[in-house]
Amino acid sequence: MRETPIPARKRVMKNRPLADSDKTPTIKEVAKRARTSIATVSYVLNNKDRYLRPELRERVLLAAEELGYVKNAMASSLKGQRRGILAVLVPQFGNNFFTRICVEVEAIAQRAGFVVTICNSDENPAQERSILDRLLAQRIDGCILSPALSRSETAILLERHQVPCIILERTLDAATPDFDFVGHDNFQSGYLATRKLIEAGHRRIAFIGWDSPIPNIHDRKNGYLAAMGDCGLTPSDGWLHLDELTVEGGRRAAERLPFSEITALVIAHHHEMAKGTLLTLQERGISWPRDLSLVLIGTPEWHDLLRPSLACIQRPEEEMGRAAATLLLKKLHDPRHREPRSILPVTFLEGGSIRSIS
Amino acid sequence: MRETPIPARKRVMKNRPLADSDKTPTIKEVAKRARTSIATVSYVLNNKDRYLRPELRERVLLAAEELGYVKNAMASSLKGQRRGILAVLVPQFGNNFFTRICVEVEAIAQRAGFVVTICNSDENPAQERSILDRLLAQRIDGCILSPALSRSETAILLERHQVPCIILERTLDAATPDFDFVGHDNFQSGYLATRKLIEAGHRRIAFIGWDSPIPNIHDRKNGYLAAMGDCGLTPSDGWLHLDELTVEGGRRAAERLPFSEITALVIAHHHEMAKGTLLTLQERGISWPRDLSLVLIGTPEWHDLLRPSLACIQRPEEEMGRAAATLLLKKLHDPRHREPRSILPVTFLEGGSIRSIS
DNA sequence: CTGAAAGCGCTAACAT
DNA sequence: ATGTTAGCGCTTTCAG
Repeated sequence: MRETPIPARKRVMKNRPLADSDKTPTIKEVAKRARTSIATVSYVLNNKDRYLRPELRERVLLAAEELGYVKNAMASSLKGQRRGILAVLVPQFGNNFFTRICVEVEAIAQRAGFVVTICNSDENPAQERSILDRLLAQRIDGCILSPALSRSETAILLERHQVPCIILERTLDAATPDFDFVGHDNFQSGYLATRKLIEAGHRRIAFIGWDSPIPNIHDRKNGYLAAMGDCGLTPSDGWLHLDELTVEGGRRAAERLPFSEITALVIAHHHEMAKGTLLTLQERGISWPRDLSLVLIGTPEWHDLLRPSLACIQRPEEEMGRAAATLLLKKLHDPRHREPRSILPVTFLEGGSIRSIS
Repeated sequence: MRETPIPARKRVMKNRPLADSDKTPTIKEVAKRARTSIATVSYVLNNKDRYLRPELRERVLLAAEELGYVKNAMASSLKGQRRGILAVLVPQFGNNFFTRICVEVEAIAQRAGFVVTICNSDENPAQERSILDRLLAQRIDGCILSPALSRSETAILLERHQVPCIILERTLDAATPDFDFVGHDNFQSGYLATRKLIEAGHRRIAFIGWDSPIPNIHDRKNGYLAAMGDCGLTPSDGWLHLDELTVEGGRRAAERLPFSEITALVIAHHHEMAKGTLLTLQERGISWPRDLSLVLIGTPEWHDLLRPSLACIQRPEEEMGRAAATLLLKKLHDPRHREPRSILPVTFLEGGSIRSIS
């Protein structure tokens, strides 16, 4: 921890201090103002089922109101209450796919009375680790983790510290004990994309994907290969390219495609990479679906704005977010709660980027 | 608070318990293992400049390491240490504009040793309020707030509870004391967009924008009007439409445009609304820049993927995020620190959507 | 040089 | 029906 130490907030006199005091009031001051004990205040504010004279209850509530009392969550959590914080740790904050998931998680967590800490490991295991230390220090109630690597120390540490944890989208390798998991069907997305092109009469289909360290990402490629195989097709050399998940990576992969041989292309990642590929196609004057039929895995904002629009494989981001959040909440109620790995299906979204050549 | 109470995490025996115990170890256990006092452990772990025998120091470090000790941030913060949590409260989590800002804030906060809680008020003041209560309960160290309404109770409460706070992008009304502020120049974005169209020879320029409750959003419209005025132009009735910030709103506004009269259009919001407008143009066979020249305020992912590409006003999201985060960190060090409102300039991004009719 | 102990604000068992 | 009090895990003053 080489960070600059930051002193605790100083208590400076302000124009409009809180109530009479200059600091945010504690249960003790509420008790004083209500002329009762702190225990009573605690009972009232937590709505415990201890019987109290309604009049007293009222007095406490009023005092709290007047002082602008806000319970100190860390003091309660020291006494074994929940912290009220859930964490989501994702590898690509800027990626729509994860953003959509986070939005849902946040919404559900909010309704359950939590705040959500969203952290970005930026595909960097070291950073993931250092974030984890902070999350553990915060004693978060639970975590949704989409790991940067398949051999994730992070997940193991969460388990070790008994923090309920859901693994999101990316699978850990076999050495890692099995965690609760919510993801989408990568294999099916590759399979379905390819299948739709085959159904439109294509035989010479290329594939551009991410050269990822995460094993189940490669299921998209496997889905592509399987769909080809099921129809007796074999990709030639140079039809399949894996590269970085960046605009540049998408460009490089596109540059390498043998356009004279192929009639169709599966673009397996919608983020920056797909953008690079499409820009390259545009710049080289290769238009879809005339020169090349396309299916994209993922639904970027622009999928239906491009002309012709893109045929896409839609992943259930919202549903994934809800599933992960709901499962996590269940585990908070009962840490032993387990559910089978939930691998959500994808759907095909029609678009104008497939030319039928049957 | 009608949320279901959730019990604190139960302590269940696990396959691989933490060290010898079944719970995450405390400073006390580290002290025991290092055969010293908790005070010494605290001094060592916080690297305070109390002199200790190197051997003792080593022993403590080793014990902590072996036990997998992680400091409990809430216990320390009870003793007046900083909390380690910053909050960002935005009104539209799904909007790229805010996402890009959040990414930067998160990155900077991370480097300073904080975790970031990102909350979405969804343009809903009541929700904003209930989130605020939770953030106050967490005793967050600081907050970056982009309020859902211009008369923001939220900001006032933060001030009242002496939480350092930066207002982001949206201005509060005059009744609210002046807060530290980071935003972009809405007026200039409207002005520049319009100006560029005028320079290309356009005179009959329409404007589509958001019918927002936030005052400074309307500066975009004012910029448009000023640019027109400066060139002796007056928008006719029906050239200016404000509507909801949704795909539907963008469609409705577009439907109302008098296409036979106008030659150019400023689309003042890049989010869903712009998408609605563009979809409507496409569906009605109005192509840019042939039938209509376009300038868009904002740079959605797709601005350079569309053909022709869109001319845009680029807002400095990354810079805004960095500015807000940096300013907030400064205020943590010195709560009295003030800086003049920082209103960052926008830039024009060339695109193929402007036809020169000079 | 190091340790004991007083609290930070809260909850809940244990008095009364 | 309500109040007293013992901690939760930590930091820091004060005493050895």
